[in-house]
Amino acid sequence: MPAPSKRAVAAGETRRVLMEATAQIMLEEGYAAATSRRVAARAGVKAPLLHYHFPSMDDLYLAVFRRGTELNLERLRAALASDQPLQALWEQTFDPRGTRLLLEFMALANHRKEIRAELAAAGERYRDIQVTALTLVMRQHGLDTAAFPPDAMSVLIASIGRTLVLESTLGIAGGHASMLALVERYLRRFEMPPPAPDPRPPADEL
Amino acid sequence: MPAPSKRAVAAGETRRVLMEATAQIMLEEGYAAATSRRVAARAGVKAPLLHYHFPSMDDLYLAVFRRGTELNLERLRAALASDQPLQALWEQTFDPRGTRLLLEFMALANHRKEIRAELAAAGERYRDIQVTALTLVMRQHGLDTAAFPPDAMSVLIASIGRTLVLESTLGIAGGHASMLALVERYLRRFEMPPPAPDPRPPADEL
DNA sequence: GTCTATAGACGGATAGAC
DNA sequence: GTCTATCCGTCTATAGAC
Repeated sequence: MPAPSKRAVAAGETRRVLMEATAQIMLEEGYAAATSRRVAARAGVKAPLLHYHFPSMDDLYLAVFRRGTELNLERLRAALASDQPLQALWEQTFDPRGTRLLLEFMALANHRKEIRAELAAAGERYRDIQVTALTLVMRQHGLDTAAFPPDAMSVLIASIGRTLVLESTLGIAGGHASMLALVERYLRRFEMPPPAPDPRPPADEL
Repeated sequence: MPAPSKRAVAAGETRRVLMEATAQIMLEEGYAAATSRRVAARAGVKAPLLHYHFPSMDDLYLAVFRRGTELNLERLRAALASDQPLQALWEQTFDPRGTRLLLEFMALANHRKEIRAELAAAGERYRDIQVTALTLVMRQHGLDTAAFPPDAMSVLIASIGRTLVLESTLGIAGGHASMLALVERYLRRFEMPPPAPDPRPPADEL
């Protein structure tokens, strides 16, 4: 394999920086603020260069989403292969960055069919993997997978994680402590945890 | 009380039409599409008239949100006062229109502090009312409110409802049928018969 | 690959007539 | 209350030099 040329390296680097800037702006100010000019400025380049790498803004958004999906799938597989799959799965689901980005992409998907299709495909793949792993874990613990189907449990975990993250971003806290305690009770019941790492980041002041 | 003048009637009517158009466009194409020109066109008026009634676009967005919140709170109170409070609560939570609008407002709140504060306040009020009602219902059915705190149950119901609606909007369906069946099983269990005096060891299995 | 310059569309908002 | 006309800003995207 020939070493990539300097140009190719620079191209890859610029692309990466542009994608990172986009995600960051989306998180801080919403997708509507991730304009070509502002993304370029944050990435330290001029706007036309952005269009050189990503002909349209949709191309950029899609690239950002795909990259994020890849990383998340890798993390998911690692989590499910760990010795505390449920705990690891929960921590990933409860991750603020991913959830908030997802919110932005869902809003974007509202008027961009291509992005919606991408979101749907990623969501289904994600769920499939979780269901496979959950089925295994639940059987190992002798849980009734007929009464509590693993696919429903996957929906449930995702639901709770997203809600807690999104609401606390807004500043809603009612019921969160109780809900979290309940989740942790079940995690502990199904999996004895190591020294509890604190999964809760401060989560305010966007 | 004096009859409102024709002007006042017309003013109220125009405001209403503008707010409806805004909500409709938000639902169909996302908040970014709800621009002054497009909202005015859909409402059948010219753009400057919009600014007469709502000096800034934020004023309009806030008015739309407040109106929606009022209607939802009325619906919630009616639901909780019905003879099937859990069922009614679930149906409202599972309502697509409200949930999708909420998504748009959450995205909007990402870069508008005023809207975020409004969302947070409405969310907390909403939850408080639910918790009060849930506490009552659960006690009537002899459920263990220490093991399953009503405020956590409120978070849980909202979480599941929102996820099912948002995911199916995107076209994600995996696990939804199972999740829905599970929810309905619990609704039926808690709301079928009136309080039975014999104490049974219920539902410690999730 | 990266830049300057600029075209062309659309946005929020105001002035002022009716 | 509602309109026409208009200012001025920002946006996406392209042309063409380096």
